[in-house]
Amino acid sequence: MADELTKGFEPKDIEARWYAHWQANGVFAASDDPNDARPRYVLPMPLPNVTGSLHMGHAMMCTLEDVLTRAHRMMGFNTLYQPGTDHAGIATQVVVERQLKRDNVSRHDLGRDTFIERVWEWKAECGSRIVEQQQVLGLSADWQRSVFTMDAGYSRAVREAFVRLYHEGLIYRAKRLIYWDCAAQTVLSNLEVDSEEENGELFEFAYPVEDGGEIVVATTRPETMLGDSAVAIHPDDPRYTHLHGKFVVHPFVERRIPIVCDPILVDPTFGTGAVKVTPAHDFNDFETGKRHNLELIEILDSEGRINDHGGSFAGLERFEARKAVKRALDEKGLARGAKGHRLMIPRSQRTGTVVEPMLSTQWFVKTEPLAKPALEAVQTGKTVILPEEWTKTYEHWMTNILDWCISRQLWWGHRIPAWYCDACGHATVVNAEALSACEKCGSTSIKQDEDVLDTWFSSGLWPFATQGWPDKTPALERFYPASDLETGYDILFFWVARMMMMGIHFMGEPPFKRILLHSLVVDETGKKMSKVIGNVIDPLDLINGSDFENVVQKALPGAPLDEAMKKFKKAYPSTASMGAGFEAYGTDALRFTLCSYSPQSKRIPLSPKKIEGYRHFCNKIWNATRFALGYVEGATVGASAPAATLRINRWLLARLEDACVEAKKGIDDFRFDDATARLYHFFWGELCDWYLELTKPVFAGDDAEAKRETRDVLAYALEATLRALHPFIPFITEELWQRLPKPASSPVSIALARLPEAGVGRIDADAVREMTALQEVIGAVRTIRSEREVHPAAQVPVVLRVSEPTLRAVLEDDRRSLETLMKTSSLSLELPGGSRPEGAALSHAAGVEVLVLLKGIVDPAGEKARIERELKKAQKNVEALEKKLGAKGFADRAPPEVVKETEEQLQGYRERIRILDEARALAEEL
RNA sequence: AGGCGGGUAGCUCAGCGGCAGAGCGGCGGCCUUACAAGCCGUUGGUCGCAGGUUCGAUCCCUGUCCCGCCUACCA
Repeated sequence: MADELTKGFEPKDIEARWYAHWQANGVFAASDDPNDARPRYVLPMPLPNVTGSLHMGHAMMCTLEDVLTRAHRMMGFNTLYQPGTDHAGIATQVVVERQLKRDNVSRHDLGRDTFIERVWEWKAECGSRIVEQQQVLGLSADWQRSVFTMDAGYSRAVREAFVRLYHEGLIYRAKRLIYWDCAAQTVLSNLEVDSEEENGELFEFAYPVEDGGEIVVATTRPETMLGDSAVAIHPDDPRYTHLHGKFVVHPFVERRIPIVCDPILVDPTFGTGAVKVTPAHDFNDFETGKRHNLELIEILDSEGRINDHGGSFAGLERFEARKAVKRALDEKGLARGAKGHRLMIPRSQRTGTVVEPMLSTQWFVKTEPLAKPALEAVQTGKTVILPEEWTKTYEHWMTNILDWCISRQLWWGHRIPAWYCDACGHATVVNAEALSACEKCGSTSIKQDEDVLDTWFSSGLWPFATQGWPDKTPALERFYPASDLETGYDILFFWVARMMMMGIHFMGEPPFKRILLHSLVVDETGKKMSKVIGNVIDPLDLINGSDFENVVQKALPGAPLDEAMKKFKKAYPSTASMGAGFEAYGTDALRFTLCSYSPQSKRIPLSPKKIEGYRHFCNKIWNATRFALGYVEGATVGASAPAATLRINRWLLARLEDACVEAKKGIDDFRFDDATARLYHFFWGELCDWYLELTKPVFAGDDAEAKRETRDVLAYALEATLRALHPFIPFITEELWQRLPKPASSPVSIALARLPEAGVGRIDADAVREMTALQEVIGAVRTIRSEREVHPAAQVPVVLRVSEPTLRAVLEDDRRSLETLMKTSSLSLELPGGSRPEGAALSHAAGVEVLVLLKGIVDPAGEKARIERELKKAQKNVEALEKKLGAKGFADRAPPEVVKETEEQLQGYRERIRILDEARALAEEL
C-alpha cells in the first residue's frame, strides 16, 4: 500500500483486494443491536435464480441497488441490503432435466424424491456462481443473512401464507380454462406466456347443416374442430337468418352441433361471419360456452395428443392432428381453401412451446380483495413509484387483475400443503411437511396434493419471509417494512405487485416506501439482448476484458465465428474502433456507466464506447490523485472545510459544495444520471481543468502561507470528492482514499465514512463570480491563440483593459494565475481608451477588453473573418433581445427581474459589438 | 383495438414557461514534467408537423404524422 501509484489506472490490481477488506471488516453487516439508534435503510435484493449467471440486467439492477445501499450507509443509516436466491421452479427443473437427458434418464425414471435430491446436489455445485459474480460487481449486501427460498424457514413461511389464505377463502381450487405447457407438463400463469406475431393460415371448411345446405367457418387451429360444440353467427347477419335455431352435423364424430346467435363473439365483417366454437380449448369460446350453456369437449391430453373424444384421430400429436384433420376434410369435400394469416402465437416463456388453453383443476388466489389495498397504497402515496409514470401502469394493472393460478405440475418447489382424504373426500390444509390423518374423519388414507406452488407465490413473501415471519422476530420488527425496492419494470406485475398484495395482507402495511424502477438494458441499436440475435454481452467481459472472439462465441453459441462476429458488430457499432476486444474496463467504469443513463427512458442502449469513456474518467481520478499526493503530504484535514483566503481555494470549496449537494439530490431522487454527471463535471471540468492547473503556480511559488492553505484545501476537497463518488465507484475511491490525508477519526473504510452533503464546502458567490470572469478572460486569450495558431508553449504579450474597479482588482490579484493559463510572460492591466498597440488581436470577455499582441504571427484575413463571425452572432442576439423588449406587453406584464435581466443582456451585447467594431478597424491596420 | 411512453446537434440522450445543453463523434493545433486513457480551441439544432393559450412555448393545451413498449385480440 505504501508503494507508489502506477502511472495508469489498473482496475484488476485493486478490486479483489478491497472486497476482501470490506468483508473482513464487516463493512456490509446490518446491526441487530436493539440500542442502535440510527435510522434504518432496508433494500431487499430482487432475488436472482440459482440457475442463473450474471447478465446485463443483473448488473444494472445490482449496481443501482448498491449505490442506494452504499449512499445510505454513508448517510448514517443502519443499512440492510438483503441478499438471497430463488429456487426458480420451472427454470431449475428444466436445467436439471436437460442434464439428466444427456444420460438418457427422465425425472420419472428417478422418481420424485431422488430427482429432488439431484436438484439439491446441482444447487450445491452451481448455486453460488451468481453470488460470486455479484461480489465482483462490488455489492455491499449482508451476505451473512442470505436466504434461499427453499430453506426450511422460508418454506415454512410459504406454507403458512398458503394455509392462511386458504382458510380466509382467498385461495380456492377450481376447474378452469388455463394455459398449458405441453413440454414442461404444467400449467402457466398468463404472465408466463409471451405472444408473438407469426405466420399462420386461416383455413376454411364447411359444416353440413342438418336440413341441407352448409355453413362455412374459418380457423387457425383446424384440429380443434374435434371439440367444437357450436357454430356461432351474429343475430343480425341477414346471410344467416335462415339458420337460426338449426343444427349442423359434425363430419367425424357423432354429434349434432347447434347454431347459436352471439353478438359478442362474432364480428360479421370478419371471414365468413360464422365462427366455430370450442369452449374447452379457447378463452373466448369458453365464455361463449357459458352464455349458451354449451358442452365442454376436451380433445387433448396433457402431452398435447388427441384423446378419445377425437374419434379416429385419437393418439395423434396436435400438429400431426392438424394436418390429418385438414386432409380428412378435404377428402370429404368440405375444405374451402386457406389463406395466409398473421396471428399471435402464445408461447411458454420457459420452454418456447406453443401453449394450449385447456381445462384443468388448479389452485387460484382470489386477487381482487388483495389488489384493492395494494392499489390504494400507491394512490394515497404510502408507497411511491419512481419514475412516476409507472404509477399509471401499476394502477391500470391492479384494477384489471385476474385471479392468479398458483399451482404448478412440477416437482421442484414448495409442495402444496393440502391432503385429500380417500375416505371422506375432505381436503386438509395445514402448515405441515407431513400429515398422518384427515382432520375431518381421521382416516389415515390421505394423499398430499402432487403439485407445487408458483415461484412468484414464494417470492411474493420476500420482504417479510426473509426476516423470520410468521414468527415475530426482532429482525422482522426491525427490517419490515423495507425502505426501497429497486427492480426492472418488466417484473412490476410478476413480483412487485405480488409483494405489495402479500405484504399488506400479512403485515398490515406496504412492504416498501418507494418502488424504484429501471429500464431494460438493450444493445447499442436498441434491440433486446438475446442469444438469437447474438447481441448478449457478459458484464464480466467488460470488467475483466475479453477478445471479441470469446465475447462473440458467448453471444451466439454454436454459430460460425465470422457470422457471430458480424451480428455482434452490427449490434454494437462503437466496437468498430476498438481493436481485437474489450479492454479491462473494471467494475467501477461499468458501474458509473450504468448509473449515467436516465431511468426515465424506456431502454438503456449499452455502449461499450461509453464504458471506455468512464474508464478514462477513472484514469483521470487516478492521475489527479497521483498529482495531488505529491503536494498534500502533511496536510491538515479536518471534518469541515478549511479556512480559505485565496480565490482559487474559495472557488473550489464553493464548487465542491454545489457538486456534493447536487449529487446527493440526484441520489435522493433516484436520478443517478444527474448525480454522476455533476460529479463527473466537477472532477474533470472544474477540479482538474482549472483548480489543479491553478495550484501549480502556487506550489511553484514561494508564498509559504498560500502553499499551506492550498495544500490543505486540495487534500480536503479531494478526500471529500472521493467520498461523494464512492457509492458509484467503490473500488478506486477506496484505493485512493486510503492513501490521502484524512480526518483523524476516519473509519477503516471509505464505505463507512460520511457522504458529503450541504455544508461540506462553502457557498461563496463572490468567488464564483470572480472566477467565472477570470475563466472567460482566459478563454478569450486562448481562443485567439488557437485560431492564430500560436504554438501552445509560446509566450505572447497580453493587455487587459478594464474600468470596473472590483474586476480590475481581481485581475491584478490573480495576475499569476492569468499568466500561467494564458501562457504570457507579459501581462499588463490598463484602463480602456489607451492607444492601440500595433498588431494586436482584440476580443471581449466579462466586460474586459482583451488584446493579444501578435505582430508578426498574425494572419489579417483570418483575424477579420473571426471578428465578422463574432459580430454577426452578437448582432443576431441584439436584434432578438430588442425585439423581445419591444414586444407588446413585455415591459409591463413580464416579471420585473426578467425585464431587467433582458436589458442587461442587451447592454452586454451592445458593448461587445462596440469592441468588436474597434477590433475590426484594428484588423484593417494589420 | 386499448393503455403508456417517446420524436431536441452526425450518434446516444438530458432539459420541460424566460439567452437551446452534455457525452461521444467531426474539424484544427499541441508528446506543455498528474494524465496522449491526455491538453487547448472549434464546428454542429425551424427542439416531428399544424393550430391554440401566454408579454413570452422545446416546455402547457388541441389536433396530426411517425417510432417503441405493454395489455387484449378476429375465429
